[in-house]
Amino acid sequence: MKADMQAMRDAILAVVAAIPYGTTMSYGAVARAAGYPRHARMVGRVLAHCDVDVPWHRVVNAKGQISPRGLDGSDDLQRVLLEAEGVLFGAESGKVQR
DNA sequence: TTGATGACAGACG
DNA sequence: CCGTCTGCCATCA
Repeated sequence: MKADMQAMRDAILAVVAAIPYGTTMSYGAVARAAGYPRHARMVGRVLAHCDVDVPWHRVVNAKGQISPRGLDGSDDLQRVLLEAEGVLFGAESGKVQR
């Protein structure tokens, strides 16, 4: 049933797009807010699909850090974008100050 | 259809 | 506090 998947993807995008400026949210939190407390990984899959209409850089893992996806530059870019929005990172740990 | 994989989370040691 | 294992679930080969 791809229609269900579409609804899930739309819900996730809606939640991520609803994240306030200067705020970060974990995958589990986004998945839960979207109505899928077990689809934390699906959140990453949707964001990894290169959604430019969504502040994907505000989404981090449960550790409060940026998830290394293998593509260098993207993770670094995310940190820069968050810092530009007022999100402070631990210089040593790289964790967001939530 | 089965098996393996993954922008994760939570539990365990 | 940190590293490792397991569980969840959709997507890919």
